[in-house]
Amino acid sequence: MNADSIRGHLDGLLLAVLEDGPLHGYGIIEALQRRSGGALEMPTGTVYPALRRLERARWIAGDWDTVGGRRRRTYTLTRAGRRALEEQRAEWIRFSGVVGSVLGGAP
Amino acid sequence: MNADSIRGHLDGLLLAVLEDGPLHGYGIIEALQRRSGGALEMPTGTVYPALRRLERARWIAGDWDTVGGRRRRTYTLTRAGRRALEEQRAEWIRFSGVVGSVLGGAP
DNA sequence: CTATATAAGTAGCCTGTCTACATAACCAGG
DNA sequence: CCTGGTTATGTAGACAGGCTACTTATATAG
Repeated sequence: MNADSIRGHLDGLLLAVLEDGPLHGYGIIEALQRRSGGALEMPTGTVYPALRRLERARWIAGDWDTVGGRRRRTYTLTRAGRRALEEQRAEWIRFSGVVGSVLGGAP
Repeated sequence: MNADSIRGHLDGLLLAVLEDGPLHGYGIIEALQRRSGGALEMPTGTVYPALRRLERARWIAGDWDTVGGRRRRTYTLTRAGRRALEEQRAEWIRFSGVVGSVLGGAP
């Protein structure tokens, strides 16, 4: 999975894993990996800045808590984030339809 | 169609329209628009540099000719380009499968 | 002659992703 | 005890591709 291909689609993926319930950054990375069957191994340098971006956009809300002596920032999907996720899904349907049809191969 | 979403997928689209036969830049832009039902309106500042990139990669070969007094650079898919296109198609299948499954919404 | 269509191109910006690193606490094995 | 692995968060800087906004040129329609 090359780096550029994910570009512009990461936000939707992050929102999607948070739909199942609040999760912290590290957990999100693991969830992405699990849900993609190992295909998605997002580096922390990609995910953490992206989460802050989503937080700034008010699509997710972050809270610090401590579990077993370790600090975690747990993110929760906001109402706006839920709406954004739906929009991302719709956008993905459009996008994949267009690319799929132009790329063709299978008619 | 946002700007980033296309990123990393443009090469495949360009190669795909050239699969039907040689075409020049302007014609490629029109073909993309036609084949996407109007969804893809690629600016020249995106397409022309991309074509030169593909040419440098030897995936397409460009030739100047003149039609009706206007100079055109007509691009033809090379053998390597054909292989690259197949790879792009396979990559797209993988990528869209992963994103689709993680993004979910529809199980 | 003016506007539109055809045709190709460039300079410079923007921004999201990656690499590589730093930090820190916990735990298991030797 | 201390080494290495896991959990956990983060940053700085590089990179690259697509975009905006332009330029140039010819043909054709009005």
